[in-house]
Amino acid sequence: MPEGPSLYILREKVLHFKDKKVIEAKGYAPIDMARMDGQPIVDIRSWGKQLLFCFKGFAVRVHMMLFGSYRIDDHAKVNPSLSLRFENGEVNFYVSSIKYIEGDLNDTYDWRADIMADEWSARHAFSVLREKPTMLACDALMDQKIFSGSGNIIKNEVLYRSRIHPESRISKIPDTKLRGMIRETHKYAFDFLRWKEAGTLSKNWKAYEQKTCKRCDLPMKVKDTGKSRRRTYFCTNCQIKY
DNA sequence: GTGAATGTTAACAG
DNA sequence: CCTGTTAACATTCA
Repeated sequence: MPEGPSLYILREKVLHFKDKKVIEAKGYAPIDMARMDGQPIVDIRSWGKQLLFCFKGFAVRVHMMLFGSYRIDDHAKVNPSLSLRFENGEVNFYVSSIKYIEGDLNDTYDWRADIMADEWSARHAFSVLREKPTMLACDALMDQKIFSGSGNIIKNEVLYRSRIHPESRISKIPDTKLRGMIRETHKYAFDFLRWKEAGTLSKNWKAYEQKTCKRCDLPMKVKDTGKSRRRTYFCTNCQIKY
């Protein structure tokens, strides 16, 4: 379900479990749950679409994939893949991929790539993209190593808003245009956050799931584009193919 | 009932 | 070894 901005919201909702000890950890995820019992959460972070409960020397990574969901101080009918209970409440994750990350998180994650992070670096994204000339724009915006936290909605909206055809080759996109796309990704991610909190996210879609172009009124094209083969809505009239 | 959905990875084929 | 395809994960909604 979630793209980066939704994880940003989730992190804030569970942040009051920071510095609390895990009273009980359970769930069907194939990891050693007992390892967390009695351990205090030293920090709660997010990187892209992943939520990270940090313990001393290791972290638990929660990824909700496509069908995942969560409940705080509440539970759903189905079994959780991970359930953490604290003195001040509990959190349950469903249909989520759960993994331990060993050691220093900085060895695993490049925070510059996280579109929601303070460390986000547009300059870094630009230099990485320039090293990938054959990549298509639609694949770049789905690449978690370059735009961590960007998903199919963000991809669609950013391409439309920056007027770039999804199947444009990165090498053919001029510098100013490519910088504009990177800037728009960061900007739209925070618009997404604001609209998601206000419950108006879908109302503000300009491309995703749209039948006609809001600029020229021509029908939007729908195609599973690029290596990622995810659904892309675009206007062949308003989005330039480089 | 069917199909698609804000996603990723392991296993397999060539 | 590298690249591409498929299945799997297990739920909700239209």
